[in-house]
Amino acid sequence: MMPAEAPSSGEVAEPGAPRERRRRRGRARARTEALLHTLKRSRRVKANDRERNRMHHLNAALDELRSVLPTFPDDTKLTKIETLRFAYNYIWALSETLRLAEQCLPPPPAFRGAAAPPSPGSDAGSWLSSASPSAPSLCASASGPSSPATSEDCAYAPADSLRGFRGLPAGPAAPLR
DNA sequence: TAGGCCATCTGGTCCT
DNA sequence: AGGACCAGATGGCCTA
Repeated sequence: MMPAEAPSSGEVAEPGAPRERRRRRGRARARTEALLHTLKRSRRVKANDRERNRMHHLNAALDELRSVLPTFPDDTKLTKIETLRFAYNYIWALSETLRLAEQCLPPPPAFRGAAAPPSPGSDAGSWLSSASPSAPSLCASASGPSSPATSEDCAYAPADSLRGFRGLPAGPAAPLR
């Protein structure tokens, strides 16, 4: 390897100015490249910083999600993928619970076409509390004659479905360490 | 020691 | 142009 600026023996002796110009051009290019390199480098470092931050936020959100998921024992730390799958199943189980509850409990008076409007001050949305003592019969009819559901059955059904959701294939069947 | 999980870096792509 | 998002690569830590 020959140094780029080494005078070759065959080179005709040029006047000093062009050679000096070339040398200066080379140095300028090197400076530009170095500048570009540091610029790129600083951009990369900034991008890395942002990326790290982004992942930290993502992990924080994942931690929040973990904190609302029931695990046993309580201090069980789910992995990321487990957390997502568990959350999916948990939501599914809760939806199922709601569905069962709606089947068992009477619809709110407004939906039954009841003449009496919600009394002033009462929460129109809290139709659960407005269930009359006759609710069990409605509940039974909702479940069909073959399954004589009682109000007690209704109360247990959601819990059962919640109990079962952990066993779903995608969910963590057992707490992992 | 192999395998799983994780954090970080990196370059590419898309969006504002 | 710069930031957000994404996926692949890499190396460290932990556990069976």
